[in-house]
Amino acid sequence: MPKSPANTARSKRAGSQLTPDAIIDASLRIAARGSEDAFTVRRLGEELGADPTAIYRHFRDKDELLLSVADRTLGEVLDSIPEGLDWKGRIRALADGSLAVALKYPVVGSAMASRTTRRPNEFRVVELILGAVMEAGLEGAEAALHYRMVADSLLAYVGQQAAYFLFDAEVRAADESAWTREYRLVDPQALPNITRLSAELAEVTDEQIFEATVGALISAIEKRAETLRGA
Amino acid sequence: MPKSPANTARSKRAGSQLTPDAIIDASLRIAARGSEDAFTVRRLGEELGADPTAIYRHFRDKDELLLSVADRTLGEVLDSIPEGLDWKGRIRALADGSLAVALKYPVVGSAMASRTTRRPNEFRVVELILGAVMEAGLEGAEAALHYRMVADSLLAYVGQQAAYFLFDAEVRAADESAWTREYRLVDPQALPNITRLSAELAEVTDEQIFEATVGALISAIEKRAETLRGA
DNA sequence: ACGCTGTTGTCAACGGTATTGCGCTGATCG
DNA sequence: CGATCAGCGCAATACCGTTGACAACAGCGT
Repeated sequence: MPKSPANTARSKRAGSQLTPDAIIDASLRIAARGSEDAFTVRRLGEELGADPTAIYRHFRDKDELLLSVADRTLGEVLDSIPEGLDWKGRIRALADGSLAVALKYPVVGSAMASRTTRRPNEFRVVELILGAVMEAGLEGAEAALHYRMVADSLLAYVGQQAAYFLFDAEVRAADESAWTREYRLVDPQALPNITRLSAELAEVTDEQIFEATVGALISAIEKRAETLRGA
Repeated sequence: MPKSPANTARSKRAGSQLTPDAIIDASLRIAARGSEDAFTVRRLGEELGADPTAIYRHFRDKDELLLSVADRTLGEVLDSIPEGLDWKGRIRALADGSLAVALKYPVVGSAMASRTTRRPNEFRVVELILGAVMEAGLEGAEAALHYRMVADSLLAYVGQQAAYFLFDAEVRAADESAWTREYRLVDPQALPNITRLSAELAEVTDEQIFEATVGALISAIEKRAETLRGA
């Protein structure tokens, strides 16, 4: 029993050892390891070299920690957007940055896809998108609606991609081989379109899909602005 | 081991038998109760009047059960789509039906948003969307790409909505009041667009957003088909 | 320099989750 | 009629997030 509790733990006790920022940093290190290392409270304690439950001195629960981590990553995305872009460029930059950071920290991206952090950087994102749709020519309720369309669609798509990356490689491989194997072996009578396009279906890349999706959102804003301007 | 007679289909077990279908039914009953009743193995056993672990005699694990449940609900959506609709109508019907069923069984909708079931009804959905985009005028790789755009975007959006419905009412109320309260109290200097549109932001409805999103996807297909036809 | 007080880390424990191994039972079949 | 064996219950396992009691320290007023 190495239990002399009085003097063992005194080695490191210089002020506040564990700060919220240090905990967020450690969380991001674990999150960056993706599916190879589960993001658990116990694992986080290990990463910090501290007792797992120590984090509860700085965050009410794991959810609040996750919201803070998400806000940090959102800030990274926002800071990576260059100045001087037009509205389409800003939306594209936000989309690309969000996807990149969600794939870098999949557990964060997937957990936050249906949440509202109500933290500073989230407001900056709202402001950015609203500014873009207004620059495109929308106002009032139309601007609000199209902001929500962009924000919700983007968040959902990016979160889904992150969740997919969170599966271990084994499961992902099974999913992807489905396109190249099972879709070729389908009943040609009942499913003629799949049969005809099985080769093309296997060759579509995630980048193409994302580009098409973002493009669809931008076109919708543009088209709506034109319609309103004409009327 | 030799699974001998195929003909004795009727006489499996007479008494309180647990069949895969009965388990799926019970799962849907629990899932329909949304956030008021967690979808756990123990709760499922209770619903079935059986030991919780009995489920593992019919499904390898909870994930496989969930995939089967999801396929069942997908079938319901597909069967609800009327015949004789044009391609836009079919996509809209699929979108509306998917959202409805995902909100009816939120735990299923949210868990399956980033999965591929590779079960019969999923193939039917693929066939349906592919048929729609081809009727719109797309072919080959373009049809495949736009199928993926519609499928992925729809699945992600619907899954996100389902996950949001899965929070208990308390958390949801806090999220919604953020739009009407916190967004009004924001710094007008740093966030002028939010300040100006806070009232309109609070009034956007989920139905409007979904309609706008689906409309954007349909327009993108239409526009692409026009461009290719012109060229 | 003292003791009080509040903060922060440690430890053990609790209730929750999915899942597995073992043993019984009873319907079915040779 | 007796043997077989799938289906089910039970107990146990390995995690998970979280809490409460306690110990050690920092900073404070006196």
